[in-house]
Amino acid sequence: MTRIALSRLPDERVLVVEEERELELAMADLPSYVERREPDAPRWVWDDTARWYPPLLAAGVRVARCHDLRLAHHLLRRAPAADAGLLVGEQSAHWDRLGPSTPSDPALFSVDDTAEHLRADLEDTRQLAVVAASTEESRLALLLAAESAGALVAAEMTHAGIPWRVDVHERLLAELVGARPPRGARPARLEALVAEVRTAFAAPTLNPDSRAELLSALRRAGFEVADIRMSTLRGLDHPGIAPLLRYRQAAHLWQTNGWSWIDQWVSDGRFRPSYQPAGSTTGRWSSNGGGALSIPTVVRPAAVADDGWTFVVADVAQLEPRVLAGMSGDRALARNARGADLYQGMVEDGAVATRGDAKLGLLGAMYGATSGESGRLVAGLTRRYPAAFGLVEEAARAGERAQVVRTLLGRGSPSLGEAWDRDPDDPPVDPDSQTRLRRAYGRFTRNFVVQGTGAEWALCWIADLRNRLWRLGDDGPLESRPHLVFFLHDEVVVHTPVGLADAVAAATVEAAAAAGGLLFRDLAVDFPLNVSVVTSYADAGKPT
DNA sequence: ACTCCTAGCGCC
DNA sequence: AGGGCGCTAGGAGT
Repeated sequence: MTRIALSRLPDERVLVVEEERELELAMADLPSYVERREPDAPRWVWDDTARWYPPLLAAGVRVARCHDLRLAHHLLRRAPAADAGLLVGEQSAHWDRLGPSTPSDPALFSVDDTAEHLRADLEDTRQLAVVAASTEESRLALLLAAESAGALVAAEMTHAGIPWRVDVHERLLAELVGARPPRGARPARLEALVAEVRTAFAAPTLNPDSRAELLSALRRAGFEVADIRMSTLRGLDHPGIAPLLRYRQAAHLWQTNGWSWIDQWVSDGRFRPSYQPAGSTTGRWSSNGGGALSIPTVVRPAAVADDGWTFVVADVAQLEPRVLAGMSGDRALARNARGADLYQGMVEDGAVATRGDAKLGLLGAMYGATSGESGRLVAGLTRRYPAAFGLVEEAARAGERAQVVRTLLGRGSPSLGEAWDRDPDDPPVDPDSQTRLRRAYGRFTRNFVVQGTGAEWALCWIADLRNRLWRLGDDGPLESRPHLVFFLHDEVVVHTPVGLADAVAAATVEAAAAAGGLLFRDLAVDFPLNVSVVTSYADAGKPT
């Protein structure tokens, strides 16, 4: 396979290295060069997809595959199956320190000038050697390819944006918090609620956003509460509580997804958040701009497909339990996972009495519940599903021994020290908190193996889906074809011309099957999807 | 003025 | 007394 490494040179020039051949280009000529080479489907090797790909997309150039050196470097340094020593070499210290670039500041790594001009070909050679020398060559290679494909998806989604109707969003805001106020003022409906709360608590200047003021107002009213969480307040019998709860809910919406959010993140009818692939240590994505991964359900009606287009929304039913079945090779759980509802499958198999018990027990096992109903169910289910429950139990034990764990494809967990990044100068912790720390790390490693492998499945899914969508479209730039506009751990949204919706829906299902086959070759586990074809994201059906 | 942290809530 | 994130305001500290 052809690999073409791109490095930035001073003066807006690019160094192109392909096997032994070197070539220099002006940055401005890069899109046409890439477009010309793309029919050979080379793997473009670059330091950071978020830096190289957006200008190509802006020029109408889409690439089939890449290798993101920054993501791969980070991954290989922690992968238990890789010898990170082989990464050491010229400029390698810079690669260690690379942080993610951001759309607002794509050219700056805030390291130094050398980091601006790292030699991609040198690092690529080292990374290839690490993978080739590892004990898990094929799994690591798959993981790196999936990670890089995810980075392409992220850049493409930011480029395309989520179709967003500002008029719909503003209508919702008007209903929920009142008309748009002048800068610095509260919307009318919120102000009215504040007045109600102040009257009820006989506190004319009470700031309901202040925890301290609220606590003392509650104390004066005779309520000794430890916190002001809505769940705590809900139980209090006082006329000020209802308006306070309404205020808190509406104010939160106004502050996080109100007009200033629209002003900052929505333009030309598109919400363009910034995604950070592998932004979380488990390999899940994060989003450091726009809060894309927590779009509140109440504003989702504003996500509306263009005229003549529609959304295909697909989410995986019970991703993590299915992943656990696959990676542990638990035949009983895999058998129960064969239908559309894994929890129901457990009920029908006689493992638990109700679907609710199945869910509570399984989630408890993956999160490390120790007490209560959930803890009790875990004990019973362990006998029924020894391989699956044994796997998470073993991961927890490893964590409690301060050992790192790994996902199916080989992503390593951060060490206890990294995960809790304690300052080495801190005084040594007493034995009790030492134990608590180990237990907490054990719960983290327990969840890491499942959440991380789930993230790997999801990466394989969107990588495969991305390619299927591309083949469905007619000639034209990315945004004139069916394309991904949103990805959220176990869910995707595709924006597509109406006429292709059925084909897109089929593609999401085929891609899910392909992902399952890639990860769990020997043990077939079903990954059924809930697929909806909807005009608005809010209308997508999402049972559990 | 600025940074950093926490509480609380949103998403999975 | 169950894991992972981001965002906001308040509050403490510099």
